[in-house]
Amino acid sequence: MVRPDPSPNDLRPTGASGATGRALDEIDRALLGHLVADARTTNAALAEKVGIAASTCLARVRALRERGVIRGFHADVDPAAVGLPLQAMISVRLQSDARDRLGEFTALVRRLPAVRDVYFVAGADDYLLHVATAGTGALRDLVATLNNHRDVAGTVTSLIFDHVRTAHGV
Amino acid sequence: MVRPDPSPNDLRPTGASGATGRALDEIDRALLGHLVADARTTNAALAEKVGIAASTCLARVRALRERGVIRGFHADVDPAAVGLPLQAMISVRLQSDARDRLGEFTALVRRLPAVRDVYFVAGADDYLLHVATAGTGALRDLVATLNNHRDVAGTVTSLIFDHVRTAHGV
DNA sequence: AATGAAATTGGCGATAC
DNA sequence: GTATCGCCAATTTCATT
Repeated sequence: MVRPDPSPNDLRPTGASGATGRALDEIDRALLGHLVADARTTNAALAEKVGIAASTCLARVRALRERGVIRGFHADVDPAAVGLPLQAMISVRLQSDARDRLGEFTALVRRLPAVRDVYFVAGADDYLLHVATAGTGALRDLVATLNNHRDVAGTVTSLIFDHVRTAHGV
Repeated sequence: MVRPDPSPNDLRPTGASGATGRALDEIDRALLGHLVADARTTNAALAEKVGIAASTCLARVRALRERGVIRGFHADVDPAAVGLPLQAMISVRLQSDARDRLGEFTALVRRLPAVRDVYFVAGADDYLLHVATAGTGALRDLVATLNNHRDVAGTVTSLIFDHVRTAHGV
């Protein structure tokens, strides 16, 4: 099957060790662990936590960014606190003749503000969309928008009672 | 400029959320948008982008954190780059008599290092687990672990070809 | 609550070990 | 790779409005 969005963030082929280019040593993994837990840790504090010099720490973190190991730093905002208390997972099955227009549908869902995660999956469904909406009305409109798309064969919506992102370790 | 990522199909309400404390004004939403896009934006740059003084900006961001609107700042690490190239979504259905032990199962899956997201859902399934593993062997072991749990009635695993987290706006 | 000025701290290049 | 120095920029406190 064709990939919907060839980008620098694509999954990469890896060996048994799973490294991209050079392997990560224990210090790199410690740095990643601390930055996953708190992206705003200062360089000085980070260096002390992992036991290296500040200048070395800065160089390592920059290298991890340039190698694509660290893709970015993001604030985690509570959807309910910004007026989007109703979350759902929408599984989307495409028409069988739409498999050569995957990029089009991907571009569409990425532009929908309610969509937080797009999982392109193998199996009975083609996409799983994690969405956050203002309420049942907004969710219904969103589902209708998806179902009205010419490439969509069907959707199944499951409400999300709770969502935990486990940021433990790397 | 005010909104970092304006979108036409906005499903959100313009006003309050009512869920957590006071409502957010446009400046707060602009701050959140910029911090979601880049959590390491400096306070000085952030203040300039939204058109307020640096000290005011600092106070607002701190307030957003204390009110729980901002839950944290996290580095986004490429799973494939740290040796976990195989991602999957595992839907889990619990035994019907396990509904009073939900906390126990939740605690279990939160401790599994492969698990990145736990979605507790309504519908045919009870949980959706987004996992990242080293390979087919590790994934098989993980699924076996889940299936062997006394509260698990069954699982369905779908491989994830690609995952995009759309960090646009709040 | 928002601001500007002042004091503290950290980022980061250059140099040397 | 690490340690020291030094400059500049950023964070943060505080008095004022």
